Parts: sequence; C-alpha cells; structure tokens
Amino acid sequence: MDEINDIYEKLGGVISKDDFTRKVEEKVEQMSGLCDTRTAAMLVAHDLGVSDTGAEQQIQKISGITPNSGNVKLIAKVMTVYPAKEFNRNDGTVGRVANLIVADETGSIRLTLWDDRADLVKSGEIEIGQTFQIAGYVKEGYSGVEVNVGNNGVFCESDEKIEARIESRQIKDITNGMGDINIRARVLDISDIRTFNKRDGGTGKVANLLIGDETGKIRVTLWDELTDFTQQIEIDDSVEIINAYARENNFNQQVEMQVGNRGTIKKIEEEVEFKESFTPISDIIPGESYSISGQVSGLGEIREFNRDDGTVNMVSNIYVSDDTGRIRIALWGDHALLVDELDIDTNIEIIDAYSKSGFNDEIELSAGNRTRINVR
DNA sequence: CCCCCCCC
Repeated sequence: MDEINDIYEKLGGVISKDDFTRKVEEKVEQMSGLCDTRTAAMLVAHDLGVSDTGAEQQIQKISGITPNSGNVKLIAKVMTVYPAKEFNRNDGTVGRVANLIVADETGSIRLTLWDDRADLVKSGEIEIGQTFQIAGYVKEGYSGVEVNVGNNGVFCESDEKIEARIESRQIKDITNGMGDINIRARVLDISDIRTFNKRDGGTGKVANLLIGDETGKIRVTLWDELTDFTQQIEIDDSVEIINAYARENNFNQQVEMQVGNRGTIKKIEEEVEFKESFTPISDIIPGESYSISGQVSGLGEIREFNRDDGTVNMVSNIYVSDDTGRIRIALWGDHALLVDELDIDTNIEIIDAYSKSGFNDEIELSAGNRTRINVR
C-alpha cells in the first residue's frame, strides 16, 4: 500500500488515511481485478475531487492519436475482442497478447494488451460494451496505429459514459491492402458455402456476399465459421462489418473485402441505401462487369453443351435493347431456363454481367453465376 | 486459403 502514499499525500487531509485505504480496497474490489491498487488510488482521489495526483495526463481523443503520440491516456469503449494468443519469448517464458478494438466519440483504434492484461481477455473478463480508462504507448502495428498496454500501463474499468463511434468507410474508398475496415452496407447477393482443402491438409469453408452502399458495391469473402452468417441473412438486409481487410483478388484483379477470424459481421436494423447504376448499352466495352436495364428484343433456344472438362452445361441467348442500343446476352447454367418465361418487350435488368467480344466480334454480355436478373 | 467469364 506504500505505493498509494504519495497519492494520499496530495489529498491534503480531506480524508483519513484509513478511510482512504478502505476506499481504495473497495475500488479494487469493484473493479474485480481489472484495476491495480495505484490506479484505484488515483480514481479514489479523483472521486474526492482531487485530480492533481501527479499521474494525471490529458485524456487523448482517439481521432487525435498518431504514430508519434507516444504515451497516451484514453477512455474508450470495447467494440471487438479478439482471442488471446500465447507465444514463446527468447528467454523461454510464455508471452500472451490480445487485441481489442476500442472506440470513443471520435473514432476507434486497435488496442494490444500484453501478458497480465491479455489474460483478462482469456479469462473472459473483458466484454464488448465495457468502458475502460487506458494508458499505453502508441506504435505503428501491422494494420495501422495501435495502443499497447503492458504491465506498466493502465487498463481499468471506468463508469464514464462513452458515445462510441465506429467510423464506417464508404465502398468507393476501399483500396487494396487496407486493414481494419468497418462498413455498413446492404446485402445484394449471397453465395452458397463452399468447402475446400487447405494447404495444411485441413478443410476450409468459404462464402461470399455482394454488398453495396450509396457509393458502390464490393464482394465480401467470409471464411470458415463466419460462412454460417450467410444462412442468417437475406438479400436487402443491412449488415455491419468490423475489421475486414481489402485484397486484390488474384484471378480478376478486383479488390474484395475479406472477413477472417479477426473480423465480425452482424445484421443491423438501420437500412443502408443502395441504387444499382445501369450502363447505357452503347457504352459497353469488353472486359468489364456491367448492369443494364432494358427490354427483351430477341429470344433464342436453350442449348446443352459439353465443356472441355467433360461436364455438361446449358446456355441460351437473348437480346436486350435500351434507348441507346441492343446487345446479346448469353445466359449460362440455370439462367438459361429464363428464356421460357420471357416475352419480347419484357422489362429486364441484367446485373453484374461480364462483357466480352463474342460471336462475329460483337460485344456480348455473359450472365454467369454472379449475375442477377430481374424481370418486371 | 475459395472461385463464373463457357455455346454457336
């Protein structure tokens, strides 16, 4: 308890030493181990209206934290808790590390807890929604600026009311290599769950969503347990994704969002707006993905064919016209069956079809399994 | 780490 003497001295006798010690012990108990004695003493002093306890430092708002902020003190709410991990140090001891995302009213930041503090994650004592007084040092981590809290830092539950803000990115601003992406968006398409063999011999699961906001749309890849989420949502639901990262896909060079074991996705009540943008048929050039809206102006037959790998598929061709032109659409797989339901002049939207130079060097659209077709 | 861009 000697460590709290200097704090008691600063109180100038507003309380007896015994009462102060008792209050500190109560505070430690209240915090159920989430607070060390010294920090508890500072909180008690603060409760008594004495804030000049020598360790007071201005509370830093998260939006103002930069890689050069050094030691910072903040009060923030836990938004995401990642599992604690153990690792072996060179000296033979076992280190522990855990990450959180915390937020205040100005933004969010990654918090890295070490050793004893990481153990609080492992023991389940840190929950989403709790608010903490935090003191740590800032450094540039592999996915951006983060606050590190080791054994010399402060990590202490606080009853301060924090209006936490997770800043959502807009889809148009997502670029290759970006990390810690938070986004709210509308679900436009949901894939089946596929399984695959991992390099290490295990089995993995993968599923995709297409999501959109006011600024665009992007494909999202969900891995392993997160694929179950595709069973819990429907098209036009809105979702919030926390901590995704963006990577360029290596087969068509599109930037996609990945949600791995560090990310979360959940349904939200707020409805995110999305408006499909349709390209005039005359503006279509080969090698891109397009959405068009028009009327059916030609109908072909369903045809079965064998692919090189021996599998059987089917295709039908239709033509669609708008005010600017007319284009052939190849409907692949199940889409081929649609010709039986269409008439000339039926209004149709072909969404996310791939353009290429086809038969007779004319540009055509391929409606494959990532294409949606609306008939109205 | 996973996958459509295939037909005549």
